Amino acid sequence: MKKQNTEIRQQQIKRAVLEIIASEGLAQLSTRNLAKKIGLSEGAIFRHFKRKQDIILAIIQDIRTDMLERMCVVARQDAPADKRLFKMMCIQVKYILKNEGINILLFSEAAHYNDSVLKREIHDILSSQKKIFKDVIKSGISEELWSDRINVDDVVMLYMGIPINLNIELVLNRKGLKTESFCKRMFALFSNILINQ
Amino acid sequence: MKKQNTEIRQQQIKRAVLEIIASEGLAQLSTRNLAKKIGLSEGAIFRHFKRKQDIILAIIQDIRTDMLERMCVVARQDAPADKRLFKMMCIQVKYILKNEGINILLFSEAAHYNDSVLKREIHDILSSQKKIFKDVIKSGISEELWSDRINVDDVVMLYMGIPINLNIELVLNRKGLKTESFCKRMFALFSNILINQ
DNA sequence: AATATAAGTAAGTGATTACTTATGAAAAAA
DNA sequence: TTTTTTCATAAGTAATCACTTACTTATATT
Repeated sequence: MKKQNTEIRQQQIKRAVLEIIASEGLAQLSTRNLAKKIGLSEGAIFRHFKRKQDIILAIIQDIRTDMLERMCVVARQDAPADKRLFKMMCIQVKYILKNEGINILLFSEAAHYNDSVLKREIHDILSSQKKIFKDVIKSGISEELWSDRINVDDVVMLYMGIPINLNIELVLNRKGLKTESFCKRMFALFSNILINQ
Repeated sequence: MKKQNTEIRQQQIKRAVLEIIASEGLAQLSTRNLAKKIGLSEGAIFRHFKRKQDIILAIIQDIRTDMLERMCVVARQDAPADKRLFKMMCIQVKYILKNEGINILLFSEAAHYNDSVLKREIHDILSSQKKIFKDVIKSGISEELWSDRINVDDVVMLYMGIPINLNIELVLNRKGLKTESFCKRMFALFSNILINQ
């Protein structure tokens, strides 16, 4: 195998991890299987990541930059809150569908190993999402788009069920999910709640 | 170890499994650790369950009888739909809190081993829950308690996020959950949705 | 009391796990 | 060109996994 520097190898390893999880399941994510997938020796993996868990943590960091930060950018845009909320929902739903429930699988990994570091990371991501949505909803209330009688915390909790539900149904091999209309339907439903509270 | 018949041992084994999952995590659920917890030899486990997976499947069956069937009984009671809905939510939330997110942990097990039988079982339980709620909401619409403009499927999906969220937050060691008021708050929020759609 | 059966154990099985060590070779720096 | 550093590998490591085997013992039935 031709030599490559650590950065390139780290990218390859992370990509291979996601492929294995999506196609074979978490239990098949052994360092042996991982090395085989890339075409490297098993030992080489440990040159680029000190521990197997560090690969998972690096992937979680990628979720932060690929999904959370993009949602954050939209949340700060100069546009009406309802437009921003819709865009944020789209980013999240598209990311989940593109990555086939990868974040809930990472949750499963955290639950499986009862790993407090991993649990904390997942918890932080969920909290960040909540905070972003909370701010946009508050902003929509000041813009007088939505009722000022709504309990923002309750509504955000209700909202969070949508992506989590989607993740779980993807993992459980749900058929017949109309991906195209999903975002619009959920946004319409959620708008009603925000207006009519 | 004194001899006991299979029924008693099966109960002991199932209880020990739940204790290990709750206190040590799924990864510590080895047949060795399980036997040690009960005070039996490892081989004795396999006299009472053919495979380790069969223990998990038996526990899922218990979830059905302990939670789903009780919800079903309430759903069929002769009472206004809103009263029934509230009682069902309470049964579910109490069960989740009492069993510390056990069903989402079983979901994690299914996801981890990519086990189609287990996945199917979890999916069936979620589907059954949805069906029960759907019927009660429809009943509430005929009783003219709630708006007939609501899309029942969407609302049920939104509802399902509540228990799933609760499960996940329990696994991720959320602090400061006001368990007492949780049910009432969520029911109030959900009632508004059903009335104002 | 003799016998059959169910429930128990100790000590394995091979497979797999994450990770290490010793060694060598390619690439980069001197 | 020589030296140094980085990356790769083959071949380990001890630990753990679900599960089995061979055998023993308690209990229920005849």
